[in-house]
Amino acid sequence: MSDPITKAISVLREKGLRITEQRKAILEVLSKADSPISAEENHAMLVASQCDLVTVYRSLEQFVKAGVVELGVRENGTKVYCFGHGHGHHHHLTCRMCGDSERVDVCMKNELEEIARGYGYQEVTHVMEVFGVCPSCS
Amino acid sequence: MSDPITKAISVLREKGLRITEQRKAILEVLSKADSPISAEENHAMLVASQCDLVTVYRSLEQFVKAGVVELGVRENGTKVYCFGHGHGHHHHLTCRMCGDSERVDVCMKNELEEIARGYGYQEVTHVMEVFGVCPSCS
DNA sequence: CTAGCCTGTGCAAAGATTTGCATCAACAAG
DNA sequence: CTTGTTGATGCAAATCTTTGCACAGGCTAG
Ligand SMILES: [Mn+2]
Ligand SMILES: [Mn+2]
Ligand SMILES: [Zn+2]
Ligand SMILES: [Zn+2]
Repeated sequence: MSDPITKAISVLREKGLRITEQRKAILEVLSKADSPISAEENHAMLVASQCDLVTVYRSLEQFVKAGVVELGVRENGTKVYCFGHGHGHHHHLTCRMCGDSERVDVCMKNELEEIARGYGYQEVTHVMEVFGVCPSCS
Repeated sequence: MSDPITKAISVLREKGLRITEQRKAILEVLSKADSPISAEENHAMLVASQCDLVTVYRSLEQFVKAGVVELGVRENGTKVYCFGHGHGHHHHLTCRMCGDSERVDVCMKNELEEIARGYGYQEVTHVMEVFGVCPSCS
């Protein structure tokens, strides 16, 4: 029940999204990764599940919209995905050499929404990523 | 002298980069834009200067590395570029409908570097972008 | 369980961005 | 001004990501 996949599936169902073999496989891969991964990387790790790369791109996008998966960005712009692991919205500190990453919980959500409201903006979201070179790669 | 293009050019020279007609044209376009623009958009605004799109991509990347241009990201992952306008590092609040943007000076640079150092990371950088729907587009 | 609706999928094509390589030209030295 | 070095450019191709469309299959109603 607290298994991230099971939880994700029930949320997807609640939101009216369909549960397919492909989506289950994609979530499976995501749950095994220990750092955020890209759509291509996810697809490469799908073993028997032969699922089209396009489907991986589209499914991950859906998962983010449904709030069951968190979206990040690599320094080169590549989008990466990971489970929220119960914490929901968060950020990452990613090594630009090896891709390893640490969770960063500091966030300016409130200040940013305040500023945005000041300019009359609505439906405010934000993306933040921190990059560096990890101890192993130094 | 305080003209952003002139200033950019002298910095590029200092850093050993060459000043070409193409680069001057790209900077020119950048100085006229009132929001951050992508490489493709920059290329589309180059008028007589017939310069290859690849050159725009590569030049903008160089400008960022040299610190004369600031890099941002749109919500869909597209990289966008703008002059620092004398303020250096900063962020943007961008309308996801029309692309208009406001400058955001709030920044967690110090906290983030502190956290990163805590994990033993070096050469720390970060990207942050805020998105919403502007008053005109609501 | 079955039928039907409508989302999700695969394939193909378009679009965006990066990379490789031969040639060109900025600029420093003489 | 002439020359040589080396970074910058353009073209072509590879790579990555999105989009269009017809068909397949999950899910709900009966
Ligand atoms: Mn945040
Ligand atoms: Mn900042
Ligand atoms: Zn590393
Ligand atoms: Zn707008």
